[in-house]
Amino acid sequence: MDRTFTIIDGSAFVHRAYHAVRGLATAKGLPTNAVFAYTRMMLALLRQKAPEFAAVVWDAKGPTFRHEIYPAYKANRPPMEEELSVQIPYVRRITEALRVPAVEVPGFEADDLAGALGRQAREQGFSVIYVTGDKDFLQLVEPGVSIFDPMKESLRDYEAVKADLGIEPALFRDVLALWGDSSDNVPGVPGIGEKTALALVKEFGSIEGIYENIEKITKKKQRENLESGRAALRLGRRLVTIDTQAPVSFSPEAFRVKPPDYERLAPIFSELEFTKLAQEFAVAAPSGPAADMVPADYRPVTDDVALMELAALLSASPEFSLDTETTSVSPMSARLVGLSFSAAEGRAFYVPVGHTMLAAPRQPGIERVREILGPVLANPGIAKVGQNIKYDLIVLFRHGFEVGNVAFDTMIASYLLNPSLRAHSLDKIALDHLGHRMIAYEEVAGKGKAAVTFDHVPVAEATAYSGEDADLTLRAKTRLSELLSEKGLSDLFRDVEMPLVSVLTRMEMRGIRVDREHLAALSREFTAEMLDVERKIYELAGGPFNIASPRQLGHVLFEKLSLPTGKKTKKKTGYSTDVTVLEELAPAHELPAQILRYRTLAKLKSTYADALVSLIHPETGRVHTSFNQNVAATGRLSSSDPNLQNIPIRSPEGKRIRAAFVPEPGWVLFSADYSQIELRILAHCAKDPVLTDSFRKNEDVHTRTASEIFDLDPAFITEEMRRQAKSINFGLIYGMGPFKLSNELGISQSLARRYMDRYFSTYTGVKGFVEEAISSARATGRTTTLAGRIRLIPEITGKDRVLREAAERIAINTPIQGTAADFIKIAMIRVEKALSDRKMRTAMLLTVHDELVFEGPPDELASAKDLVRHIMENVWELSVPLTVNMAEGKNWAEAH
DNA sequence: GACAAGAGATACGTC
DNA sequence: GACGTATCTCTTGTCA
Repeated sequence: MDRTFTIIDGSAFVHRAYHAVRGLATAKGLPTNAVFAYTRMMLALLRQKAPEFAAVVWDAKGPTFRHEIYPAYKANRPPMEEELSVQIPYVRRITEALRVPAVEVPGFEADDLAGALGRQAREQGFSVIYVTGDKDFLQLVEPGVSIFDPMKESLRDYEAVKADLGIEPALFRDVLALWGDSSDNVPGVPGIGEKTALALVKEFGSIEGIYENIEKITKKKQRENLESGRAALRLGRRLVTIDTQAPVSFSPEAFRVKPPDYERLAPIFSELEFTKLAQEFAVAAPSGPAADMVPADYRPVTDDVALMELAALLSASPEFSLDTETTSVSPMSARLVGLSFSAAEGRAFYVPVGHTMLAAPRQPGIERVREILGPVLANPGIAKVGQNIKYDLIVLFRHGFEVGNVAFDTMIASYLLNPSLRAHSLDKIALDHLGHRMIAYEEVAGKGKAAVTFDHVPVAEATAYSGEDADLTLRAKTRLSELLSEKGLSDLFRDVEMPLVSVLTRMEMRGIRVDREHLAALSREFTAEMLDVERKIYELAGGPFNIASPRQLGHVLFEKLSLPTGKKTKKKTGYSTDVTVLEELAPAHELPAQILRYRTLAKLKSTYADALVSLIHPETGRVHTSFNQNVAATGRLSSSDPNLQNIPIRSPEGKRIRAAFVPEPGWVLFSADYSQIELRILAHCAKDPVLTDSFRKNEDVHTRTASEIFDLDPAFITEEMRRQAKSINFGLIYGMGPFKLSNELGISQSLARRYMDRYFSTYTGVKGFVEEAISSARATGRTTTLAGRIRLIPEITGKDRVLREAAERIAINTPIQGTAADFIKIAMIRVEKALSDRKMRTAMLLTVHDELVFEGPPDELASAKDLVRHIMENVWELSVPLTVNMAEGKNWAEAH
């Protein structure tokens, strides 16, 4: 195995840091700039590169051999400033506490010690990395020796340095000698700087080569200077040459890096007021076995034998948890870095496959992992447990693994138990259900600019982190499984949510094709009109301003133009400029209408046209949304990156966005949507005679509602009346009160209340349903859907009136919306199975709450549509029929 | 002391 | 009622 020795040029780094970073000091005035920068660099280095063998080299006080041969050496360098010298003891203490071996030898500079150690390490078969920003070190680079600049974070090996310099790195000492170094008082040749020195060495091979060919130097002055500087140059080269024979000796064991000494570091950091570091090291220190009963045993699996042992162990288990580590949060572009498994509490295995460290760790090749573990993963007899396992399934599939029997997702279990929670992360589950605080991802990979992708995390840390994930996932499964059955959620979990995971996995991987050119053309068109509208706006406003800034817009409308102010914004920070306000202002001034037009265009361009193009996957040429199964409190799915559930449809321009979604060439896109699914569910649950009758007769439900509340024959119902009735119907589903309804319809609150009263006097079943929904929620603290999904609403018995009334609306809305979600989920599972059983090529692409979108070859169209319709309409036995509308076309706009 | 990242506010697209 | 995303703007954190 290739071993690497890392040599850190401590002295140079501290000096550079001291001059680069200014102004840090403790409250007492102790300067800390250099020690802080040094500490950060060391921590970053230890975290990111995790060197197994390392040394920090330091300059010693006092003269060196260079002073002996050249008394003027470093003569014009001022003594170390006190501000820096007071920091040196801390630097040393921190280095000791980090337990990185330090080397210092009187009479020798850090460079020489580094060079001598590096030479010996090479001789013992090590690779060497010099961590330094000092260009002098370039002369030491050879095959197997690299330079890492911690400030630039650039690692250059022999080939890279040679390519950069254009000469053998070893010859760089000649360049340095020619160039000279004013800070060290190394003479050099007058008139020759970096460029010329390099060019000369490149041309003649060395200083000797230059003198052998001195007649070829055409520039007279340059030749004179070279000739007169010959003696100085010989001296200069001795000064700049790193002495690889310095008296130090390298042995691997003496330079093995040990884990940091937290107990020593924390107080030093506190003293220096490195608050964050002090905290970090206080909590990072091993805290003893108190928190967890089972001591954890997490092991890396780095060779074939261990891999086969793992396969045997997993094969003999009825279930195991798995987790993947990758380079990205997006499963369609993530590269697999490692896999972890746990089949027993407290025990986990980590299989590294894609770590790309400085010192490449030992890893079994991914092909071997596929061969040995692949069959275990695919084995349908073994239940697989995961946290957000859809992610792992996609990554694994893309890396050639199939996973059979996906039985338990802890994230989804947590969601079903309480769908209102914002987070269902493993960290939170472990904390809430097992009282275990997990290693944060940031602790292993860093954050912000210092963050690295997981492939740069050392295998040891990755094992601890990933092993914990697998272990805790399995432990959480045990607990969550009990809770699911206690709450009566096991059936929904096993029969709906878990089968849905695989369905969504397939849909996400397939993606949907979008017409890039079409979107680009739309974007250009929108831009052109925006420029035009923008010009008009500035004219009307009497000068330019940022139209996208509500604040600046408010200033223009209400102060500059003194238009009548409408409502305030929610946080009362200014006057609102939203659609309703601007629409109201439209008759008074031309500007508001132009603003609205501008906003429409800006929204379509940035949120849809441009964003969609940017999300086209480079390899598949399709857009792969994420369907989130653990977000919406009602049980609905949501979609993100991009959100394909809010693609415009209402406006003509919006439809043109929708038209960019197209099927495979030669195929057809078709969509199936439930007609009035929520009102039908309401009719069923409320056992409302009028509503039920309406649906059984297949009437236009909104016209019927209008006819009921306005007490008119349906023949006399106008478009406007129907629109109002529709708002009431929807308002009801959304649990809208008279206030919201009056806003929606633009009528007074009292009129809105009258409408609602009329509604309830006709739809008595609905009235009873609303009352019952609220009272049973009050009694149980939750609402329930037909498939048994629950949502906790403890606020319904709370004191806060606003919260309580909100909870009442939830109690009305969620059983309806949630039941609709149950239905579409069940339909999706059945449709997917039916298509696959029949080996059809037609594929489900999207789900938009009450709609499913498919693409398929034309010859399958008729049978696919029949199949989908039959499944959707028969998904649940209701007292009213469920009906599905279908449409097809060459894009999503047509398929509607 | 400049720049970047994060957070809150506002607005708006869908069902 | 349920979502997700873009932009602005202010605050906080980070880096040289």
